[in-house]
Amino acid sequence: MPAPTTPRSRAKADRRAALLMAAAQLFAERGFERVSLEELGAAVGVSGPAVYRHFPSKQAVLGSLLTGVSDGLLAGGQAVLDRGAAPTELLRELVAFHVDFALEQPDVIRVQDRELESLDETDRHAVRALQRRYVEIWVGVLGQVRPGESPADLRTRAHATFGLINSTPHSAGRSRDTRRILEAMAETALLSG
Amino acid sequence: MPAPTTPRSRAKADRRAALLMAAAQLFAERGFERVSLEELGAAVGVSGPAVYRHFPSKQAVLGSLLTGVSDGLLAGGQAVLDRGAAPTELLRELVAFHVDFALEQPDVIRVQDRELESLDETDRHAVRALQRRYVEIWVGVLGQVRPGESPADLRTRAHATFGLINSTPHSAGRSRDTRRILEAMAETALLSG
DNA sequence: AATTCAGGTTAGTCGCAGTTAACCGAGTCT
DNA sequence: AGACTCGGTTAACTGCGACTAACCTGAATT
Repeated sequence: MPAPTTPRSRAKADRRAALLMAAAQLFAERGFERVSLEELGAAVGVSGPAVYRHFPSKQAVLGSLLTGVSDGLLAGGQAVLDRGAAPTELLRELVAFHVDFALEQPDVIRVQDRELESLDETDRHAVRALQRRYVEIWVGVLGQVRPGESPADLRTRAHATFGLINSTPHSAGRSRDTRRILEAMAETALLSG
Repeated sequence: MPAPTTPRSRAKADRRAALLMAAAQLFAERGFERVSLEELGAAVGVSGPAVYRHFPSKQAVLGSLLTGVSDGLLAGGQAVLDRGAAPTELLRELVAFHVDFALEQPDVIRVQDRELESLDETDRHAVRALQRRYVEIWVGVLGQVRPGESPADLRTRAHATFGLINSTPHSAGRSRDTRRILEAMAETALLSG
């Protein structure tokens, strides 16, 4: 049965989701290594080794969290592409999407570019592959807007823009027009020079 | 005697410096928690608890490293200010300085914005204070260039620019004109909107 | 109604890494 | 020359935290 939706499995899915959310917050606040499974369990009202009923290891929690994020980013980027606007407009939409993502899930973003090497080999490769594809979406669109520039330079530009937008966890959204400011900065930076 | 410079103390200073350099690299590569004192010692040809002859604890190594960085940034920013150019030119110089710093010491930069919460309370406050003063230098100059904008927005702008420039550890300097690109992006982003 | 199963619990186990102890040999100082 | 200091070594000690074992209970299934 593909979707039994028995109350039991529903409860399980909920708990798993709750664990992932709690993990995102805890890992963002204190870092992967400084969060014990006991704490993670406690954060969802369950204590200690119960986490093993949902994940095979502590690293697997992080792995699931990060592949989820990278997947979400890639899917969002692809969705923007699929709307098929003109290059300059596409770029604007990519920026808007990424800014939304960063503002709505700052802790997840923070964990993503901080704990990549806490993953085991397999998960790290998976996440890197997803990230690479996401970057390539940006590079593709950027390349149409800046035809002369080398792929390496375009990639540098994309990464720099991610750094710019992902700075929100650091500044912690003190100003309410953060969205507008980041979008404006990102767009002009991408078109500069 | 303020500067004995006996061969003994010279050797000690050298070793300490070597430890800090090794720590920067190791912590950047694998994160503070995943580096053992044994490894840190081994990296400078000394093994294990010898580190305690130079630092009172593992955290103290990180503390010394990060206060050093923050200090260096602040000093550099202040030096730029002291040259007393016009606001727009000052901003350009701040950007150039920060880009230089990030390109020359990418691992140190990486450790700085990743391991802040691995510090003990005291060091964390010290580093935060230094960082705040550095940000305020930027905000001051930015405020002259963008007179209408609120301090909170200016701060957001400064942090976003740091994120942009500090992205170099991520993209790992693949393209040779990284410096030029980052400077152009940072300058236009700061002036956008 | 009886049986199974799955998610939880609590009580170990185990290894690791930070820190301490005890000792040593070579520069340093008087 | 002789005492002292200091940076280093190796051998414990220790606590913590990931994981495992054994058991319990109540929903799902037949």
